[in-house]
Amino acid sequence: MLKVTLPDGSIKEVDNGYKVSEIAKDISEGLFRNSIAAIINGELKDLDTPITKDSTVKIITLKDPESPVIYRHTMAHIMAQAVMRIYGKDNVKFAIGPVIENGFYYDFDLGDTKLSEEDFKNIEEEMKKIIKENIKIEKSELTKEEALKLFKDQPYKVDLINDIEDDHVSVYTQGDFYDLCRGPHLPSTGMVKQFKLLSVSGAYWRGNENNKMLQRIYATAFDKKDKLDDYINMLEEARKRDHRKLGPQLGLFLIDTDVAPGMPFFLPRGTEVLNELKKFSREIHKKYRYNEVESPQIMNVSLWHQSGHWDHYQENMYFTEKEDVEMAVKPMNCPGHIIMFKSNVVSYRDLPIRMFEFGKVHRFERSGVLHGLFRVRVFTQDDAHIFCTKDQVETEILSIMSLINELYSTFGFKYEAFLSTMPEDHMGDVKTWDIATGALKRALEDSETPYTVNEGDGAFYGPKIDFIVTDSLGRKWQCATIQLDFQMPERFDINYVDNNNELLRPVMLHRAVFGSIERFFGILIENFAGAFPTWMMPEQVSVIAVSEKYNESASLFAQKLEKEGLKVSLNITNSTVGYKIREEQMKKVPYMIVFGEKESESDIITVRTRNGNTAENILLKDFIDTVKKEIAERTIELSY
RNA sequence: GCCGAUGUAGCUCAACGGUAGAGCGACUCAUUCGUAAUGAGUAGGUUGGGGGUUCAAAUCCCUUCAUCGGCUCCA
Repeated sequence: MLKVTLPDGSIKEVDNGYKVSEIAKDISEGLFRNSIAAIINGELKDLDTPITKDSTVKIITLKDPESPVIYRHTMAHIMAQAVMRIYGKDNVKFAIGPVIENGFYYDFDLGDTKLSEEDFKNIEEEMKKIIKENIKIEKSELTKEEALKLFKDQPYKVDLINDIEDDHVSVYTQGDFYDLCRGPHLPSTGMVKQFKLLSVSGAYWRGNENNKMLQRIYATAFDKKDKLDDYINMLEEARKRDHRKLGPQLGLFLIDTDVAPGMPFFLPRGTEVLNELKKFSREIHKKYRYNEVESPQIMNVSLWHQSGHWDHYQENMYFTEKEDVEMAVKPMNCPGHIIMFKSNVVSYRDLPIRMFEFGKVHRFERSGVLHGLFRVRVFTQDDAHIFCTKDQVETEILSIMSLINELYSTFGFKYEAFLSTMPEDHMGDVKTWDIATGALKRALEDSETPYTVNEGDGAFYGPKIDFIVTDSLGRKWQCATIQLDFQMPERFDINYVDNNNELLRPVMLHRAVFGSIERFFGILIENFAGAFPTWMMPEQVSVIAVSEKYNESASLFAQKLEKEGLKVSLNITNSTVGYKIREEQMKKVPYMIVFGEKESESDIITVRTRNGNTAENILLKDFIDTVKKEIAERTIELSY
């Protein structure tokens, strides 16, 4: 008899070979009906897995958090089966069909047949049929030899089987379809019904561009209709907030793809927002004792030879030449900062030196990857390089993390940290890496920042911490980064004089907080759907004249607000009050004041917010003070 | 770069081999309005660029530029 420990701690004795599904049935008929898989000794397994040793077992139902991985995987098979039925078994070569965040995909090689979204209806219909047929899904174990024979007409599967180290592989069969798969899967095809095909695209076999391009269908599935609806609504909401649409619509920026692909034009309103972001950033960097600098936009290629960019980054650089001198447009700011560091003898008393620059960098990106403000060919980094002694590293990192926290919390962003350690291909000795990585780790721990370690994911020149922010739709963005660099100080042979009059190599820290200001701006547009906190808005208060009779007094009123330092938009167009409110509302101006007879006679106003609230009988002075405070404190929510 | 889709007025879209249309926006006029759209009129286009097929091309073909979804998630 074998001992099976259940989640409630109870122990059940079963015979060798007793199936998990039978255990479920023993517990209750209801559990059995709802069960889809099990976690056996920490591993996700099928329901018909036999128990062969003492084990801990947890039965998984659709309610468990582990269930989407399972039913989406099964749904991927159902989709593959539908594609097979429609296009004919001999015309489809199956590649892989994994579960991904929020859904799954399957890659097919359909020869000359091109899939398009118009084919979705067909495939979805066939999938519904397969679900309705409620076909039993069965697992079988094969030797690799048997599997190779079974999949002899499926070259991608053969490729996969050859790569598997185990002697045995598993195959899941559902009616006329079988697939090489690790599992686990639902017991039958009818258990989960809510799915939707999302998009079709090309994808290289094994992600390698030298391999054949396959056709990939992205899709998702949920156990309940309302969950699927929620997800589709979220996609819809994200689509509505798309900064590429909102940006031009709100007059923030435009991208003229004929004139300069990947290089945004910032319109007056957008520039106003960028300037507020920069102003905020300057304030905070001043507080943390950084010194702002500016380095040239183009510099001699010899500098880039020395920095290593010529050898490692040339593909992404722009070049220009005059009087036989070849220059490169800077893709990074570090070499420029080093030139400034080297311009003087540096004493240990001068360290740490914190050089900060809104560095505008150009990087060539392949045309296929450009994406609004998120992936561009020119952008501004809030870049800084810190030159310090080894002993100062930890303190400096703590200070950077505190700065990051202060900046992100102003936008209401939550974030997580990732520590990347030494990669196989690295420079510098292991000991230096250990010290540096240790310093990063201690800083994370001392500041009680939760973090995940990405083993071997560091840059070849040093370990790093990346910060990922989560926006209001739950999407994640990598923004801030702190990198230790062992290479640049060597390459440029930079030194400082220590208290024994010896020349020592400083440590160089490379860090950015927004990352790219423009990209961060894009994230903010989507996060706030264009309705930024008041301090960032290009217009903070709209003054709307009730009719042309009040145009003049309304304009004087607006000037009064402007003198208080508020950004005011004056709307005295010849249209109804309702229409003018709508215009201001569409611009997402936080506060609107309708100016008419009442307002011209007293200092009592009615404040309307873009959220649709109206606050009546507000003393003008109180309104001004309140909004000024809201702006000064960079409050996220509106005051009324 | 590669695969697929797309490109028509400032914006959203229609016309799918036979004289390019609508709504919004812009402009003009009337209206003088109290918290999300007053009414009427006017202007606006070598249908992304180039080439071809045809009596005739926004529509079909070729080419080029750009945009969108992807090309990292490993049976």
